[in-house]
Amino acid sequence: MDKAFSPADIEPRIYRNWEASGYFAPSEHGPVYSIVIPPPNVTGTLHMGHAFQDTIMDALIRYHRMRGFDTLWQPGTDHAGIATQMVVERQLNAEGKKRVDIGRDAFVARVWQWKETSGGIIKNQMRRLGASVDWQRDMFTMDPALSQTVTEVFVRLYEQGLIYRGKRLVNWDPVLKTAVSDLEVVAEEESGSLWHLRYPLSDAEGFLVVATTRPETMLGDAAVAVHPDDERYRHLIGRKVRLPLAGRELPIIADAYVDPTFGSGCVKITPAHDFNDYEVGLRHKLPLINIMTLDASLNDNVPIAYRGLDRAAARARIVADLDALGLIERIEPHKLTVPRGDRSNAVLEPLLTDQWFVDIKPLAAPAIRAVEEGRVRFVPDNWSGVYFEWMHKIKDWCISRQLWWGHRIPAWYDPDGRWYVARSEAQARAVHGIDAAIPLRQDSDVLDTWFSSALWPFSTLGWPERTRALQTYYPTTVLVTGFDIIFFWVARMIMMGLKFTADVPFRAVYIHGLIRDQDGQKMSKTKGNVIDPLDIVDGISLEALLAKRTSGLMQPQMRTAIEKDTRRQFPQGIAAYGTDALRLCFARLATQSRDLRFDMARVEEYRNFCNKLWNAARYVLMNVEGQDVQMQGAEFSLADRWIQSRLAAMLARIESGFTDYRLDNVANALYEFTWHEFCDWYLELSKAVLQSESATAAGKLGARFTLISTLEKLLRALHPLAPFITEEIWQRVRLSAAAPGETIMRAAYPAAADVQTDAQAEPEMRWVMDFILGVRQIRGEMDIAPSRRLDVLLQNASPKDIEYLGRNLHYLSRLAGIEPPRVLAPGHTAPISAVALLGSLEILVPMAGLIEPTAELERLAKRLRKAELDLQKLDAKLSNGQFARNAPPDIVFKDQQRVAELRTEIGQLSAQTARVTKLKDQ
RNA sequence: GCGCGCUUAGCUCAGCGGUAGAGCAUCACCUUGACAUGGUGGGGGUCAGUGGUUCGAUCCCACUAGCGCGCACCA
Repeated sequence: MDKAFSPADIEPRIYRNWEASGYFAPSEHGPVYSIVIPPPNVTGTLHMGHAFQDTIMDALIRYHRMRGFDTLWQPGTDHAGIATQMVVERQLNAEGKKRVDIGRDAFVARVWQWKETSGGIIKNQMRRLGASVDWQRDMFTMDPALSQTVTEVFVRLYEQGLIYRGKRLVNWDPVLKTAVSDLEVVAEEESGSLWHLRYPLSDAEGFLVVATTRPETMLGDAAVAVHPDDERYRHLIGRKVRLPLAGRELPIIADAYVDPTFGSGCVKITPAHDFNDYEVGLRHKLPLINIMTLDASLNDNVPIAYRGLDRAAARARIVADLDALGLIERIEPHKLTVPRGDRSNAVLEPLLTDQWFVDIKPLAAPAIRAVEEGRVRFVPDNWSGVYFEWMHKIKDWCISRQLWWGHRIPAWYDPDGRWYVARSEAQARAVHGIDAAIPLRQDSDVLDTWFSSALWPFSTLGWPERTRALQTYYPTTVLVTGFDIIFFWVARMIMMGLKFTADVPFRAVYIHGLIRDQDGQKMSKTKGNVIDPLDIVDGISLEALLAKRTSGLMQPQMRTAIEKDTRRQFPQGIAAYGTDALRLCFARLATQSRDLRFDMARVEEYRNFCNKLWNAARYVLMNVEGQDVQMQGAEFSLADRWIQSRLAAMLARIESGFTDYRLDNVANALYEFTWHEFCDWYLELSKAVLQSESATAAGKLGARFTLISTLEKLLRALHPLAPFITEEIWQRVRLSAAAPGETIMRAAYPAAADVQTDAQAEPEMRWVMDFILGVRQIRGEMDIAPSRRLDVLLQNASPKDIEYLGRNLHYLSRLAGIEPPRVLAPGHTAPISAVALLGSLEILVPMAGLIEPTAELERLAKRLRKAELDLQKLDAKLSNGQFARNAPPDIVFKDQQRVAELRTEIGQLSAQTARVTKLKDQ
């Protein structure tokens, strides 16, 4: 084995072998454990969030696979309607072409082509990350089978009256020229103005003042509303005002929606361009006057002077004209929330259009119940609150999009505009008896991408067919996703799953946090702070990283800042850390926090960890290779029994970590055991046996057996988080360890219950360790060279101390660097020494020629201060009668014991201080 | 406005009724035969603030402050 671990040489080779060997496929026996992947955008690339999420899922899958579950990790990609269409459209624009120029069919063909060329990128990234998905079952949301499922669901919902079509006010994106759902609207506070306009009364002198943030919509006004109880205006209700510029008459109506304390207490009502006004309009049967075109210019429903102006120009013109007529009372600065499209960032326009909707309430009710009854469990649980809040006030879902890329809506129109929803044109004709001579035209809209996503857990498993996969792996065990798509995706999957399979789509939803950069910023292309996970795996130079981050910027002015930041954060670029280090780092990051700060120092920490493991394996192999290592005839030492016991403790921690979806705890348990127990202690202790002339062959065999078997179990325990290095080492140790099987992937996960905990070894080992630590502390603080062997005296030794000492001299000698200690008889005066306390035992290191009395006095004073402080606190506690009366007896007992210990310690330290002081004064 | 988080060592974060933890950073020593991507030892915290519950609060409750997020918004 090389002296240092180098991941680049082994990872791709190992993955190819796994995949070729078919290890990722479900075993088809044992209890079921299944996960469907949240499908990434087929034409996208994996970002840190994906890599994080994939690590979690892969760890869960590998763990359960090793524990004998029939595991399916269902992979796939999403067609991502708007996002993908925008990408291809931009490509076209770069060639000087436009979507409309080449036409729908050519455009869609082009998107498919782009999907073919770029679709492989993400899958290769997943392979590099070690994702053990069942590639044989790879799916795409627009595969023929899945598209058919989408149609089937649409038709069934329509037939049951749960999908309807109608002219409604929707959020319209005038740049993308499509409707979007409420969820795709981001509301941001911006500075604007509040215009106070004068609307003259029709039948009298004077006017009403209305305030508006959008004066251009006045041409679509249908009324002016006041509060029914507003004394100022009560007499005007039912009368009329004349709409300036247009000249129409508007009724003055009363509606409780109006807040009499805001502005003048009069509101212009524009039902076709405002959601609240739309509701008011419905209540008062007001006309819907649509004044805008699909690109948000004024249409022919406005006076000729304003036609064709876009909304900004129209606003300027209307304000100027009103001003000229003296109809502007005042303009004041005003903060308002502006709705923008989450993709285009364009200001959205509430616009009356024909759209398809899902009547969502009937679907929401059972979905709410499923979570209430615990059939779907959110982890952490507080996210169920977020879910309920949204579900209880859910509004109908606008599912039609005026795009070209996506699932076409299965509705056909006859020349009279009647529509027929069916699985195909032929079925539409057959069912509705439409003659072949009558032309039918399919609806040109496509469905919201999230419509097909909502079906993902069952569409990928073959629904509506009752396939074996569907019957076996549905409901899936757990959904792993981020909180940002609870509404978009999680809720809708629950609704659709319950509707079409009569069961929940998953039993648990594990909601993880969002990966942010080291400054806590959300990672985005615009900010130029994204990191490609593979650049951490393979490394990247500063130049290449800069080029990546600054190419194709939407906002070129950001370039300088991005460059500066990148140079600051990664002055040397990024080193190649390997997949395992990255994955371990992700696991450790997976706390329940909602914001997870990614820090390269953490990856480095785990790169070092991998190297540590690698070298531990080298040491183990060095000692077992060429040896006949078996349990028979072996004699197990204290250290051997102790490390087994610690292994059992670690495995128990891991088991609860997986049960609780706390991979951070899993990672920590593995790290602490591997580094601080196996390497720091056990390997060193084993040297005391293996490198000793006097150790017995049986003892050496025990150490060798323990080394190899512990390492082998540790590798299996680590495998779900660090698949590559564990496989690589495992292949090298499996023969010596007599491990069955040909891959660690399919080896059994070590169970805590199968490893011996040892109630005797633990305290004795604790004594050995504390002894060693005591001597080392004196060494460290007194600057005694490690090479200098020490003579040590023991005072006040109990029979137990003597017993332990007798059994463990070899450990003490090796790890503390001492000669066999001399046990002083009671009352025997010791030479002046530095002291370490182990319970009541005093470990004495004679100072002569080694230790400065002043230094030792400082050391003693420090210990004494600490002990006295602790004692003081405990004394106060124990002398409080309430404590003794109310606290549980075991706590009181523990504290009393501690007090006794502290008293002894203080006595010893004081006596020692006196002795050293005396020496110093001589 | 309603709701939800967060505030613990210089940094990033665990912990959560009974003596404050990790990694990194820092200081000192160490080219020891697995590993300098290392070893050994040390220093470093009134657990945001105030009040309450309790024998006991970093942990539970209330309020306050700061930061962040979600939802809904008065034209």
